[in-house]
Amino acid sequence: MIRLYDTLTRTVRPLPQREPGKVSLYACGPTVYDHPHLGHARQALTYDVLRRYLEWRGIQVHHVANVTDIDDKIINRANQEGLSEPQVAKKWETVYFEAMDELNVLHPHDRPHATEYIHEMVTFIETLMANGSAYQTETGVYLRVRGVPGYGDLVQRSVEELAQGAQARVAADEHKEDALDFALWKAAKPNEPTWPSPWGDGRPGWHIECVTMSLGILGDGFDLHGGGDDLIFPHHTNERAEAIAAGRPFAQHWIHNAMLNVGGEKMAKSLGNFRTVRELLDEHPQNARALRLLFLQTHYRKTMEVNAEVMQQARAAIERIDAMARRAGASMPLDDNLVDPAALEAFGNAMDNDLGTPEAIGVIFDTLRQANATLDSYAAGNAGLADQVTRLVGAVVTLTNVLGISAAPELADDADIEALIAARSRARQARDFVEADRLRAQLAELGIVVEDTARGTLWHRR
RNA sequence: GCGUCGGUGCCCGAGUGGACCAAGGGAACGGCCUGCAAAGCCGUACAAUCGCGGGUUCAAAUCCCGCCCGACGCUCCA
Repeated sequence: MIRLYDTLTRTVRPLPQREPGKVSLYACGPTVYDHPHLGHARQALTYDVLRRYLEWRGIQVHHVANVTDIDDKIINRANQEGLSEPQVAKKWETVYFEAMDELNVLHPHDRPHATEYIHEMVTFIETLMANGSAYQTETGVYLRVRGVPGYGDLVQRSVEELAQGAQARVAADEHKEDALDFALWKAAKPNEPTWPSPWGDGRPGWHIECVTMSLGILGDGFDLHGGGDDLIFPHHTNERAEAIAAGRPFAQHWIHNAMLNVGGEKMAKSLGNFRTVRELLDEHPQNARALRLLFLQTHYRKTMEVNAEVMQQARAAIERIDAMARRAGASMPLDDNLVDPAALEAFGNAMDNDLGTPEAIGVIFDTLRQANATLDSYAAGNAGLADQVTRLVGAVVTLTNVLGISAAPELADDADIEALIAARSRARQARDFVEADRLRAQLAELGIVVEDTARGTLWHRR
């Protein structure tokens, strides 16, 4: 049985399934106004792995990830760059998805944009106004937080505790009935994009978009709602409040991934200490897979660091997967139907337990070592091991596939390199090792590593 | 201040009451293999102990209490 930690109840619970065999997942996506940083990557990768695993288990996943394409950040950016808000949003959305593609993140089934749902948001707010949950002031429409039962449950705070925080921190808005109340609709300000509404021109508040879109696409009582744990309050708390106030059954289960730290501090736009996905990707061709592996080696609910050293370590581990694939590919036909069952079972048990990817990675590398050992023995002439090799290699291939870190296909053959390899092989045949070593050094300068195996010489890029 | 979560080997990082497993990855050292390498395999030291101090228990890294340190949240933030 698949179990996941639920933020609301603070317990590991069985995966909710409104409909057996299906899971609806809404993961809060990015506000598009700048390069995505590594924190966004961790968020996207967390839900990508969850989805891949569920699908591998035969569960049909409906994955929705929104794009916030209108908010203060976007407006500021547009003003800075002399562009329109839609231009800014479009530009950075493209950058975001290009980066996610390179990280091998599967596309969500739906990718709704806030500005496409204005009408639905207005309707939602009308419901809240009609049942007395919301009120209008000069500055907008607000939700009466104190009228929402269990408002602070997601953050484990009482309304009174939250009120103290709000009093101390939030600039007083004398128009609001209560400092805790938050905007559903923001009245138009000069030089801002606006939409018409029964309460005058304006634009939606942040939280209303996710409630409207998640309920609109996935329907009442959908299964999973996720995002970074910094969204627990206020974003998810307020989304939940809106749904409760509207009398709509909301997410059955809340899942949150932990933050990334830099030098012991949270990586954040506001702290300016972030690294962009782009920078990391450009640094090394294997970084996309290495980053994914690095994230998988740490549990998704644990804060972690990303730095050059651990990236290097992850690349070395990725290289082991590729090395095995090269070796196996050179000597073994693979058969999808022959996969070591013990490895699959151990992997499944690890993943079922709140997405235990660190343990699952352990299973993969254990299997990898067995595969290599068996491969050695097979190459030494023990032909009876053929099936066992196939099973073990097959398990590694299958499982790395599930997690999105499978061995990269070899790059197209390069004639020049092949010629050097061939020349070196001739030199070795002639036992001219000085020449052979000279050619190997030459290849090394081109970033090529050669490996002499029982089945001939293999090479790959460093 | 309040809330939440953490502090495990040289580094990263699992484990969260019990069987010689403190997993797995990286780095190191030795051996086998190799013309030499690379890759791989085998082995070794690495945490005789899991932030510190108490306690519960037949049994604790794992539970309880206190303390120290850190991260995150307390309305921009994945």
